[in-house]
Parts: sequence; C-alpha cells; structure tokens
Amino acid sequence: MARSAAKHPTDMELEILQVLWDSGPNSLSKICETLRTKRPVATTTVSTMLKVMQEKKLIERVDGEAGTRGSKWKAKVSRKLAARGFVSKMIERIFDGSAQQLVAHIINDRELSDADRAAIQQLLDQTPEDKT
Amino acid sequence: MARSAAKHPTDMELEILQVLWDSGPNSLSKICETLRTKRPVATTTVSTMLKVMQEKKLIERVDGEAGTRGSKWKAKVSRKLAARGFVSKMIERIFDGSAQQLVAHIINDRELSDADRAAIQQLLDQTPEDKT
DNA sequence: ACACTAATACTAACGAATTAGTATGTCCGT
DNA sequence: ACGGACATACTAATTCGTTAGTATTAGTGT
Repeated sequence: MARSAAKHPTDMELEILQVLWDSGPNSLSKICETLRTKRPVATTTVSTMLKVMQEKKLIERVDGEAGTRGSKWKAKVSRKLAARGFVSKMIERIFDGSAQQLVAHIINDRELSDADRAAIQQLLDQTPEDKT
Repeated sequence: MARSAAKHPTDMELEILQVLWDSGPNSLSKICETLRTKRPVATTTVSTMLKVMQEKKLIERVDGEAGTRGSKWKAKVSRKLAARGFVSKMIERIFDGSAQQLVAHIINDRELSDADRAAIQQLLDQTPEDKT
C-alpha cells in the first residue's frame, strides 16, 4: 500500500534531503558517500530510504539520457517548505504558538556571533511593514 | 528494563509536557481533560504515557499528603531544555547548523506582527556583547 | 561478448511510539 | 463496612522508522 500523505520528513529522510538541498540532484552512491562523512550506513539502506521517500513524494527520480548509469535523485520538497513544517510544529508544541517566543529562545539561549546578530538585525530592518 | 536515556520527547510526550508546562503539576484526569480539548484520547493511554515518561525521567510523580486521591505529575524537564534540544536538532538538520538561518527563515516566512518584531528587536539590543 | 560493478528491488527483522483493554487497588461518601 | 469512581498496573496489538541481506538488472571496459 502506498504510504500515507506526507507529514514531516523523518530524521533519516531529513539527512538525505539535506544532501540534496546542499548539492542538488545526486546519485545513490554520492548520497551514501556524503552521509558517510557523518556516520556509517549501508548502501541498501539508503536505497530503501530513497524508495520510501519517492513513494512519499519527498524526492523524485531523474533519469539521464537513455543508456546512462543509474538515476539521480532530486528533492521535491524545498528546504523552505520542510522548514516551515518543522518550525510550525515546534512553535505549536513548545512555544505555545508564539513565533516570537521561539526567536527569543534562540537569541537568549544560543551563542550567536556578532555577525549572526548583525544579520538578524538587517533582516529585521529589511522586512518592511506587514504584507497582509 | 528501563527505557533508554532521554533523547527528545516524542510528539505525544510533548503534548503532555506542554500541559504540565502551562498549568503546572496536574492529575491524570486533568491532563486527559486538557488533551481532549484537542483530540480524543483514552485515559489508559495517557496513563501509559505517564508511566513511560516517568521511566524516561521526563516527569515525576508528586504524591499529595497521606490520604489524598491519586498523584500529580510534574515536568522534570523544563520547556527551555526541551526547546534547546529541538532547536539544535532543527538547526542541524535543516539549516546546516546555522542558527542565523533559522531566525532568517522565521522572519521571512512567518507573518510576524509589528509587536513581535519589536520584541525581537529589543532582545537583540538587550543581548550584550558575547560572553565568551 | 564477458566479467565486473553499481543501482535497485524484494524481503525481512527489530525497536520505538502509540493506543487501549482488562485487572487491581484505593479513597470517598453513605 | 460497602459500592462506586478513579488512578494506575499489566499486557498486548498495531504501526512506523530504520536497517540491511540477498537477488536481479543494466551499463562499462576490455
């Protein structure tokens, strides 16, 4: 049976998505290689994940010209979209629905470099009036 | 056998923790009642969760004076601590380890009220030089 | 064409999370 | 002291996520 419609990517799925987000469409072996810079994982494991993720429509297969080795795998969900889901859930589940509380937490709890703070400052300035 | 040491609270666990964070120590029935404002759930289910969470040291039991009905359950992990774990994971898994990117996402993607933005601004101002 | 290697399908196993039924114990009011 | 309601223990089923072995297929280089 086909997997249920996407909720949130799981951990392993995120690891793979991150590879694709960072380096664009990638072959199985490349993905494995990248993942292995973090931890050991069997190629078949990754392959299985790719199939599952394909069913969940998180990624899609991109076949090269006829007569080419294997396929590449391409993220179908953007980093932005995934982020949105996660952030929403976190805000809902931990910060009582307040995005501001989440930002406050990050600013207070994390060690932000001056550069980070400056970058955030700039974003705040840039962001114009609310575009309802 | 005792459950393994805490990683991250699961979804259901977070729902329960949120009740405790919001309203302080609570009895089983109160917790159920609160959860049921969101979705239906059997009392025994919640009870089981409480036991599991107790094993995981996410909550603790607080017995009233001798001769009192039931116990209360109290969060042992602070909202702040849980938040820290989640935020770290999210930053790592989605934002390539950059907290700044996460904040940027929130500012760009979420509709923040002017009040929210002002609050963030103030936090930025408050936060003094970095305390290496 | 043939051996080789890489990619993928198929299958299975295992643990964790979630859910809840049934059983038991205990305090409460009468 | 007794019946009932509630809290909890015990148990079990189900599902999902993760992992990987084995088998098969399909280009690759010689």
